[in-house]
Amino acid sequence: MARPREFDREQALEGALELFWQKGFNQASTDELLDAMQIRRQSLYNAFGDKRKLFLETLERYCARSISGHVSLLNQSTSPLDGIQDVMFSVIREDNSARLRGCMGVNSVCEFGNSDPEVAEIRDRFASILQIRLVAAFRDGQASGEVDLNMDPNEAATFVQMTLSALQVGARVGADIATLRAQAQFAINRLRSRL
Amino acid sequence: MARPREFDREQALEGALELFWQKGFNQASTDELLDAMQIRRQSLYNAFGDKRKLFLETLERYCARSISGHVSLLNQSTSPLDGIQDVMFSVIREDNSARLRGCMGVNSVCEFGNSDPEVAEIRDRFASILQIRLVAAFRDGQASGEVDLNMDPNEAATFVQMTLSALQVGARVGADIATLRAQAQFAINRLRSRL
DNA sequence: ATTATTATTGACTGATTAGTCCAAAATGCA
DNA sequence: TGCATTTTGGACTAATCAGTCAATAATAAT
Repeated sequence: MARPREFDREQALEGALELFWQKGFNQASTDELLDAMQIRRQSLYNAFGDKRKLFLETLERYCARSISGHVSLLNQSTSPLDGIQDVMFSVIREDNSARLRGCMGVNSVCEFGNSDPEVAEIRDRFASILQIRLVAAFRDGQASGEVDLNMDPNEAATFVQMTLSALQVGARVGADIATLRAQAQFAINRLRSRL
Repeated sequence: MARPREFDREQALEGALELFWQKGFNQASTDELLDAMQIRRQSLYNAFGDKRKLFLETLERYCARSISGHVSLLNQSTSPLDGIQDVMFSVIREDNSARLRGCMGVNSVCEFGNSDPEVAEIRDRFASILQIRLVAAFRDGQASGEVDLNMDPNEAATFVQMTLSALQVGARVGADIATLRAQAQFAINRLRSRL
């Protein structure tokens, strides 16, 4: 009954995600967004509301994809610590420009701090999901003897999340793959039982 | 021979530093800077060149102060690992709003990525100074038996720097003091020799 | 006191910003 | 074939941005 949309909403969203990831919210202008999304101005406002809503939608998308990737690596792994290592290695992207984008979540946190409640809500929600899965991994690791029994699974899980964010900051700074992998390995070795 | 400046340059710089720290470079407008610095527009351009030069000067100031604080804590400490723990605890500020600012260096890295060579230069320069001092601390720790001999001092030093940046990201996200301290303690315990 | 030099002040500028308006185009249903 | 409805495209707007200008004020050396 009405004219159909000419562009692919998902595809346009991907373009916006990439730009926001590279440049952050404020530094990505609507003109640049239109170019990255390959649509015209009014289409953006029709389909996504405004710049802020578009950003929140891309951030949600980024976090969902990222966390589900981590969870499935943990699920596929042969052992809990191997799974955590797989996750750490997975955020160290081979492609230079991809690696230099860092993590959209960490970048957003640094840009907005705690001041934006909706950004904070998205971040917290996905961090919780990963936390729960990591705690389970450490319990499994303790059951199999891979992890010391006196290590608190919750603290260890938080440690992994902090290591991940640190790796992403390092990547954004321009640290090379070898250095980042060595760091990930070092962190994993700190978690391994030394019986 | 000429009219003397009415404002205190250092004091104005401190005002700018605080604003840039809270809001980042792009999100801090010149109007807000003038307000934070308690000077008028032309005085800013006379005394500091332009917004970018002002930012670089505040970043340099921030890094210098931060790193020299860390180094002096390491120098004062009773043992290397205690010194590193002091440094970690020192970045977990008691004051809520101070803690939520995170680290100006980490925030800048996330805002600019690796794209700005001058920002990158400042960051790298101060990171190197801290790295050297941390490597020395780990060698001392190995000499005294506090740290395992099979731990690479350079990797361990990088691990400490990554932990520091992760703590600052956590602080900016809004993590409470207790959680951050527990994380710092957890990281320190991973470094402690278990003979 | 005169003069050279710098600081201060507030108005100004051109560029860029996010977001709006409206006419034209494209569709499915009647 | 119209008609109702939505998308599209491009021009437009009001606000904000960093930075400049020019007139005035304040100082130290002469």
